[in-house]
Amino acid sequence: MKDYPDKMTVDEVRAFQSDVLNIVSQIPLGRVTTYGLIATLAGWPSHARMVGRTLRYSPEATQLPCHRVVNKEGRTAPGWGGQRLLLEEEGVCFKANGHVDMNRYLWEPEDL
DNA sequence: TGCTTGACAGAAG
DNA sequence: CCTTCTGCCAAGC
Repeated sequence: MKDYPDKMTVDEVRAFQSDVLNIVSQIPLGRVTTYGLIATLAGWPSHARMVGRTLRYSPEATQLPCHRVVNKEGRTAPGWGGQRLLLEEEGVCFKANGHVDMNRYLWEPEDL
């Protein structure tokens, strides 16, 4: 007995991506959230990678503050120079190890 | 139909 | 800061 469905239907994928975009659009300036957290809120805890794919390939994400989405350790997206600079401009400080200080800036989305 | 790719998570070196 | 490994799972080829 699985704790969660093993495969997404087309409709579920659509709903998931819709939730992802909706959540990202609500991230306050100067705060960050994580891929895994968004996936969990959308109802698919193990689909953190799909959150990243959605933000990368969905045209809608272009106008969203997707730079405020980092991974759980506070690392910025690989291959995306500029994300760190954008966050620093909003007042987000980075720790010596190059990670965002999640302890201070993590924003937890409100339930829908 | 099967193998490879990742804007992930987390641990390790 | 970097690289590499396992587990995860939709998307691409």
